[in-house]
Amino acid sequence: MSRSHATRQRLQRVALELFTERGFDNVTVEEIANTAGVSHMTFFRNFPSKESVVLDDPYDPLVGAAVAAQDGRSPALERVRRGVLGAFAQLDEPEDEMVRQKIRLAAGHPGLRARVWENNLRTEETIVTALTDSGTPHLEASVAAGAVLGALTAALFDWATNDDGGNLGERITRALDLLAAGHRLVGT
Amino acid sequence: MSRSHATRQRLQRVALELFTERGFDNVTVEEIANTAGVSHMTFFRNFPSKESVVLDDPYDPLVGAAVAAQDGRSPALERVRRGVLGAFAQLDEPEDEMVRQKIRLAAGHPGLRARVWENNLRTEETIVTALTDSGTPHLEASVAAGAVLGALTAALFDWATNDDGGNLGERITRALDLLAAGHRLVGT
DNA sequence: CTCGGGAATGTTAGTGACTAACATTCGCAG
DNA sequence: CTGCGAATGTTAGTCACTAACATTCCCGAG
Repeated sequence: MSRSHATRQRLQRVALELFTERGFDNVTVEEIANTAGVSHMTFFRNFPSKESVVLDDPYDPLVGAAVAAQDGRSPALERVRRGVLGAFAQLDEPEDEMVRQKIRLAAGHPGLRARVWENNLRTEETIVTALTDSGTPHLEASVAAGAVLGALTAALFDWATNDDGGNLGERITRALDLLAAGHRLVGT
Repeated sequence: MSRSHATRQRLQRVALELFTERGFDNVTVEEIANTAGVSHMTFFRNFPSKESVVLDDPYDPLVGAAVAAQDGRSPALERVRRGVLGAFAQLDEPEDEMVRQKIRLAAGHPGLRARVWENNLRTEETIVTALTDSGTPHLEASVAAGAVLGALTAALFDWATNDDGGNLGERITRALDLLAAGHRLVGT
C-alpha cells in the first residue's frame, strides 16, 4: 500500500508538471508513465483515466454530508448554500498550490472543464438525496443543488482565470453571497 | 450541401436509434456509419465526435442573445433568469421527441452527462459577456450564469428521468421560478 | 537467511475513437 | 458530354484504455 501510494503521488506530480509545461493534449500517458519510471498499465491502475489525474477531488463528497447536517426548516436553496460554505470553511488549505494548478488546467481545457461535472454529479446526487429525505420535492432539490454547484464551479473557474491573489475560501464565500443577494432585489 | 444534409440527418437518426436500443457504449462509429450506408470518415465529417451526435444543441446560443436583450437595470441573476425563460418561450416544439430522446440518453450516461457542460460553456460565456458589457462585475456575472444554467440543466435531467407527461417549457418555467423564490425566504 | 505468498508492476496484444493524405465518385453547370 | 468541385471512400496511422498473463518486489514465518 505504501509503495503504491508513493507511485501514485509521483505519477500525479509528473503528470501535472508535463500538462502545465506542454498542454494536456500534447502529453501521452506513455510519457507520464515513463517519466515516472513505470509502465502505462501502472498509470491506469492508479487513475481510471488520463483526465482523472487533473480532476479527482476528494473534497466534493464532504459537501453532501454538510448539506444533510443543515437545519431542515430553512429553504432548500439556503440549506445547500450554507452546507457548501460550511464544508469549505472546515478545510485547511494543505496542497493549495496543487489545487490551484489543477483548477487552472481544468479551466483552460474545454474537455477537462466539461468533465469537472462528473465530480459535481456525485455531489449533486448526495445533496438531492439529503434534501428529498427531509421532504423537499425532487425538482426543487435538483434546482437548488444545480444552482449552487453551478455558481460554485463558475466561481472556481473565475478564481483560476483571474487570480487576484485572494484565497479560495474567500472567493467561494463571496460567490455564494452574491447568489443569495441576487434575488433579494427581485421586483426592483 | 443537400446530399450532405440528408446524410447527416440519416446518421443522426440511425445513431440515436442504436444508442437507445443497445446503449451508447455498445455501438461503434463503424456500425453507425455502415447502417447509414457510409464510411466512418463521413460520420466524422458530419459530427466532430461520437458524443456530439447526442449533445449538439442548436438552441443554446439563442439564450446568450436573449440575456443580452434584457433590461440592464435588473439584478444580474434576474436578467439571466428572464433571458433563459424568454429564449425557451419563443421556441416552438418541433422535434420534441428527438430532444426528449437526446436528453434521456445524456441523462443516463455519466460521460455524456458530463459533456453536456461543453455546450453550456459556450452559452455561459455569451451570458457573462453580455452582463459584463453592461457593467456587471465578472464574478457576479459568472455566478449568475453558472447558477441559472446549473438549475436549468438539473431541471432538464429531472424532466428526462421523472417524466410526468408535462411539457418541457413548463418544467423549465417551474424550475426557474423555484430558483427565484428560493431566496425570498432568506432569514426565515 | 530463505522461502512463500500476495501485492505491485510489466508485457503483449488487442479494441475503438479519431485524424491525415490521398484516391474516387457524384451531381450539376457549361 | 465534360469537366470541376463537393461529398465520400481507402488506408494507415496515433493514442486512450483494457484483459490476460508473466514477472518482480516486499515482508513475515520458519
